[in-house]
Amino acid sequence: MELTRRKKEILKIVVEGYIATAEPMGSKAIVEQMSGKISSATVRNELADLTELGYLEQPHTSAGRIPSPAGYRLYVNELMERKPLSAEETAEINRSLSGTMAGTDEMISRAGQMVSSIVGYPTYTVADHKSAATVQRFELIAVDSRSFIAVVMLSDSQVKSQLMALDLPVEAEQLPQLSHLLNTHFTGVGKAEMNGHLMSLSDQVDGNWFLLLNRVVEYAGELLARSERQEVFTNGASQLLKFPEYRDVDKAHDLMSFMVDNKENLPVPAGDTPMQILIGPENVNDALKESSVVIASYDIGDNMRGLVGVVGPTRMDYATVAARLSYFAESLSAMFGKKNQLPPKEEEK
Amino acid sequence: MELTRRKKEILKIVVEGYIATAEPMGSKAIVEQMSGKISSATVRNELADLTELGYLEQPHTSAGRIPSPAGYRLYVNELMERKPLSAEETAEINRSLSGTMAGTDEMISRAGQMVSSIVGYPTYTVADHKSAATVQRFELIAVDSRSFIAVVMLSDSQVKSQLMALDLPVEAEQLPQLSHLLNTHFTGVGKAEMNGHLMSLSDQVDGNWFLLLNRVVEYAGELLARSERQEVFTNGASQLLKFPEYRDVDKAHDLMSFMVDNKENLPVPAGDTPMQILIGPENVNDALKESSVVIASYDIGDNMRGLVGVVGPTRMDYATVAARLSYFAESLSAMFGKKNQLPPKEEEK
DNA sequence: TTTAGCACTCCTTTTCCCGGAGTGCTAAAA
DNA sequence: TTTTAGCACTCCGGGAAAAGGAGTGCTAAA
Repeated sequence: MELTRRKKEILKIVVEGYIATAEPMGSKAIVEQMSGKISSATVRNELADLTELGYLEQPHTSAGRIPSPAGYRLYVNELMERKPLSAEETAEINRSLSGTMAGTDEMISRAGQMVSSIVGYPTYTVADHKSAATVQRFELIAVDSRSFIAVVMLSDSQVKSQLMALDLPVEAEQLPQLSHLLNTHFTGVGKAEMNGHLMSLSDQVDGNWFLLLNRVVEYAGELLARSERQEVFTNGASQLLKFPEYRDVDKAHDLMSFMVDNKENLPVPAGDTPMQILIGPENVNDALKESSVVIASYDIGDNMRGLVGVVGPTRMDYATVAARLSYFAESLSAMFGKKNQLPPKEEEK
Repeated sequence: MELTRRKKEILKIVVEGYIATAEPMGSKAIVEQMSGKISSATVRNELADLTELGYLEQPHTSAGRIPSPAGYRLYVNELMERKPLSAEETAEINRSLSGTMAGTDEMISRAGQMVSSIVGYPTYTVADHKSAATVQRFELIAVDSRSFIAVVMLSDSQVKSQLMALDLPVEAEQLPQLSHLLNTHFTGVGKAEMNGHLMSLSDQVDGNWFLLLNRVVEYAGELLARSERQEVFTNGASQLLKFPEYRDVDKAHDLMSFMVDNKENLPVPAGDTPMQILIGPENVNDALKESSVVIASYDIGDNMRGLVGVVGPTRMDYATVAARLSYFAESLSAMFGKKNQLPPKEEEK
């Protein structure tokens, strides 16, 4: 049964009022919001209906109403109007994004910081690999007689490198041969198979060479492991303390340490939805049952998807957060698109 | 005037008792700790003396005593016995340190996480460069006709690399010449002078080459800037909420957001002291006036020093923290020593 | 110099009371 | 049938008062 227009209007006022003040809304305050078109008694009747339908709750008999999770859900699905960004806000976001030309993973975690400071809630970020990474290319650069640089380019276009010191001398002329060996045997190969390939080489090459290969392959393996691990970064957890729902230090502590120690269990959207909102008990995880999460995803190259999640009380300001977050996601998609893909068609003509 | 042996004993008991329970200590509880060698009235007289001397304070007339900052200071300087690590603890530290072979900066920030989880207080970490970094070596690696990898080795042995996509085609054969150009003009040079050198090259080289050089030099400049910036990482701020002194959410929020937003102002030890303890009002910064900080430093190669700081209430468990922290610092020094220096003498003989 | 005894202080917790905001229901009005 | 006014009732929150208790400082004796 569809709600009447008036019921929806009242529900919206309750939700937005409660979001703004964290105080239950009474019939009188609602009448004010409706500029007196209607009496408080009528509103009380409507409130009773909405409560019975499960959209509102009463902390106790003689208090006003607050939204139930179902109420928030209806609000988010139908009633909410995304609050547009002010000119200053878009300017600030654009400025903060344009500043750096850092590596992908740093970029991602920094984006989380920005979102957090703009929306005023804690956030978390993940880089989600659609398929397993492999090494695309190895390169070895001589430094001195006892050390060299290993450069590893991954299939997702990330480049990592490390200085490697050795116990045994290596001649610079050998390095090209070694890197050729690496490139023929260990590119396009998953982390799991690397060890096998390495073993099969063990009797074909000189012992010293083998040690060196082993070192580089181990490094590559660790890089692959790290990129599969989908590291989660959290930001601005302390912002939770601003909200009255976390004045109870234990609640705050529970949620904050969950966000830090159990990062991996923070929700990740199911399908390809650009934005997902999880309200209170909709969260699978117990620690989040009294909180809400808004998650947006954006594209990083072809093979990766970035995620930004915003965590807050169920009383979160969905209208503001959703708008900011999708603006962010779009901007980030655009940025990474420009950065990683070939330049646009103007060159093709 | 030196305190009597008995006064010191009592002071020690008060400090340790208050550290353990966060409750003021009364004369009766002290007598228990001293296994009844002495009556509570005597203890009361001693307490009155210690209070007059400024080592103890009384929250109110009819409460027990708590240590004043001066009391903590005396305790830390003379009375404290570092609480030795258990076998499990050393094992845990060793295990967690040996696990990864990550890059220097990641290593450092991870060390902070470990310390935080072991001592149970928030921590922060800094990598302190004794002198300004320069680029030691450039290397360019061709990828395809429109992109290449820039590898930059810094004077502190860090190696960084990034994939660079171009709007203009580059032939693989040109890259060695370009990197030669970079190596002759931009190594051993501070960030500030780089731009000048670049300008002086602007009319000597082809426009396309110049663009490319510009790109790489800019990247190097950013790396240098980043390593000079002395980035501070904080960990485990939420642990503060465990302590009764931060049950007042506003206090907790103040300190936590200070640790996150004003990281740069966290204390850094003055000279070359291996460990420094700052108690309450000894901290310059207002936000820390009611907290204490323990900072240890360790060596990373010749030119860098790492710092780990532990932040907590003045009632911090100095004996435990100091012991854990110096064990950590020694282990880290050893690790970085092994990693970056030439292998030990066994090869020289 | 130490100790027992005791009056006193002042915090903390509990209890009690009261005002007020808000409700639900009833009956009249539209 | 829907809206509105009126009213009794509920229950939270805050403040005052009371009870309880831990710990002190002081005095006088050991």
